[in-house]
Amino acid sequence: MEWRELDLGNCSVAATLNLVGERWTLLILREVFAGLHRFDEIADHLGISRRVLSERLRQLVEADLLERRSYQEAGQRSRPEYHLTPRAHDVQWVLAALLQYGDTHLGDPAGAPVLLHHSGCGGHVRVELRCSCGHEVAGSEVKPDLGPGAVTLSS
Amino acid sequence: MEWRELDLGNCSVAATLNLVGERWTLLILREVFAGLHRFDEIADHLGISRRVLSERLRQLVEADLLERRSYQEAGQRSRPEYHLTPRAHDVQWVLAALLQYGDTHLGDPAGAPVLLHHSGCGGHVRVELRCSCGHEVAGSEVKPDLGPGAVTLSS
DNA sequence: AAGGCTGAGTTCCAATTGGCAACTCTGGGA
DNA sequence: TCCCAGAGTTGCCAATTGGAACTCAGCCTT
Repeated sequence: MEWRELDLGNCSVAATLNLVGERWTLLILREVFAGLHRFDEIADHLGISRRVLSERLRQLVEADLLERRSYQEAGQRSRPEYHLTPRAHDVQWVLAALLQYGDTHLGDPAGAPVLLHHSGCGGHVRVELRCSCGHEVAGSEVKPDLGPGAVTLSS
Repeated sequence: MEWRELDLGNCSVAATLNLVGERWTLLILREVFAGLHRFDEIADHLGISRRVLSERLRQLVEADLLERRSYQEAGQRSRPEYHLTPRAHDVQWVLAALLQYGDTHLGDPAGAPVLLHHSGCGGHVRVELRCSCGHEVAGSEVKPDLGPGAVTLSS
């Protein structure tokens, strides 16, 4: 079977983009990763329209990437707050890849504005492509290929 | 300085998303990675509107992620074809992360529809987060932090 | 020389989506 | 009872998208 016959309806990249590929979604998740959990905090920091933020949060909760919890500040009524679900943690790979690409190719000469640290040892975290042969590989050495779950267009 | 004071105007994630964050851009790049190079091929396989494909290709060429080359089929006039530039190869990390997320969390029980192979040895390629301490780390063990290039909102 | 064919875009219209700012809604405090 | 703050919602208008039809250029046939 050839690539052009692959039915993209069951492609994992497309499926993931379906989840997090909307214009602001990944940036919202990154704000939550970084420790912002409240509507106004995120809206103000990101400069996103409240309408869109509201809709994206709803989608993310529905997709089970964020969950709503209640918090209550002294002398205030309880309000909702957004936290990552276990499923959301693996989106870190995508964010880290985007971060690393930007640092490498669009980099501010002043150095990286954001770093990723390992909460265990405090070290610096990088994304790597690693082959089952044990070597790290470059992007240009990787070729996509059809796997066992591939479905053709005609079937 | 706190995260909420970070000026996102110089954030690498946002910068990268500016380049490849539009609705179809990453899928187009993946088609080119997989070996489709021509307008109609990509349009047909992706099911994208020709208007949008035309605009995205123009943006990608302008961003120096794709380059136009000419090809000439026997008995036809020469036409343009799109190829990855060196800068584009590192987008593979992002695509691989999206692929791996989809396979892990949204997976078809029939198995992965697409696999990444190392063109050197034919092995299977995965994305990893690796700490400078040498260990592989999970997404939940990573914390974003301000780096040397961080710029505050007020400055 | 005239007409056909093919791949690569453009163009037009209707339907969505996005930004901005103002408005609402809720419950605790004064 | 009135005020306040945070979390959305709504109205209006501009920009973007999808779909299908249309244009354009050059090679080949007749």
